[in-house]
Amino acid sequence: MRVSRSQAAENRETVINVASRLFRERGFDGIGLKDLMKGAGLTQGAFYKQFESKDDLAAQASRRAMESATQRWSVATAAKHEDPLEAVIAFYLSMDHRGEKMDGCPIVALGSDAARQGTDVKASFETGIKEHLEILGRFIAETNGEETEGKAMAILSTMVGAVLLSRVVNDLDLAQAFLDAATDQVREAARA
Amino acid sequence: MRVSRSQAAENRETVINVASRLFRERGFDGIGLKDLMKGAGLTQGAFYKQFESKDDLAAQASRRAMESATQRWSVATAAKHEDPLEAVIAFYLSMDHRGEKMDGCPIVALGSDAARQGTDVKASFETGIKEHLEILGRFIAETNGEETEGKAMAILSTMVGAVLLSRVVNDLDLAQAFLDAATDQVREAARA
DNA sequence: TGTACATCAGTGAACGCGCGTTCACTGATGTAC
DNA sequence: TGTACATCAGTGAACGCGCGTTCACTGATGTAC
Repeated sequence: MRVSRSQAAENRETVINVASRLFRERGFDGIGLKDLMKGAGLTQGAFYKQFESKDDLAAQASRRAMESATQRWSVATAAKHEDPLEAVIAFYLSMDHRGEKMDGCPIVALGSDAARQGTDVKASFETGIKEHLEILGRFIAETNGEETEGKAMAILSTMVGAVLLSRVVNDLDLAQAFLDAATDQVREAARA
Repeated sequence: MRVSRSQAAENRETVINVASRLFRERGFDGIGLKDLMKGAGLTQGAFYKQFESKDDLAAQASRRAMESATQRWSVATAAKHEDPLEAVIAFYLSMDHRGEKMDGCPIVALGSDAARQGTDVKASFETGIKEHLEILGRFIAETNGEETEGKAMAILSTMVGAVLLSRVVNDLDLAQAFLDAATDQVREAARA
């Protein structure tokens, strides 16, 4: 049956939010539209009233995931830490974040998958990555005062790589060691 | 029809080699057993005479992929460069490697997928990662002389993250910038 | 404000398809004598 | 060395299943008067 325009818009947002989490947890190919829609309290038939295709949803969900990641970084700024970079390090390079596949960084959770997707998904990631770099750049400027562009890219690379590596190994000590080594390197790079 | 023991062993190796490349190109879920076996010149029915399951092959293929990556790093040592770390940087942090999904680093190509796989696949990655760290440690020791363990982890994180980020964006200039920024950071970290 | 009708978000069944896995069969290989 | 037979890698069809996508239908919403 028909549903009010605002309810339909709300449903659409719910589907995108659910997808942004389930894609991160299981990969773009790891979850079907039926379960995705069920997660939003709807049935699969409604899907094509809201989205062009699964690829379309993948692009929307990737954007949403990156937006929520950006917000998390921004929130870290407002937190008690006087040094915002330390606040980002504290959550991003933690074993908690390693375990948070559903709500954690989409670049780590979906990066390898995204590299195989089309232009739209990559565009969603690209926009989010640029925002991450801007935020990081501001943090570094506070610590350092100069040459933030390349530093921000290097630091983001180190953080993303460390969490990815920490998730790919069984050995929890090795996982922790990657996070610790990245923490040291990021601090040093931001200072230099 | 039956085939000689050595021929069967050879076929098995071919399947693992083909899988190590096709999984990297398309993801564990992106290629079916039929196409995988066809790539090795066999039919799907033969699969279960050689492997327990697709997951079993995923673990074998991950090991093979990591082994071939390790070998590539070792070969870089033997090359003309007097500084082996520079040789690794020259191929790993290049736009060529960014485009080489099938033959490139399995951590970048399959890391996000591997994080969702079982213990066996992760064990394959873990072994390969430890070998990478040993090789890197030796290279850093030649440049530096000390404190190689954490540095090797930080440098591997930076390199893996940079190539992953470079593959996830459409903008080739941004992709290049990630590789360049990582190159600078890795050089600096190895020297320090 | 009230009535008549068009719109369309959501339902649930159906579509063809490819998936991972199983199986009866084939016939060359490997073994026993 | 030669013969008889058991083994088993590979074939190709079949299994049930879930996938992405389509569609006829429903009935509340939104619009026109």
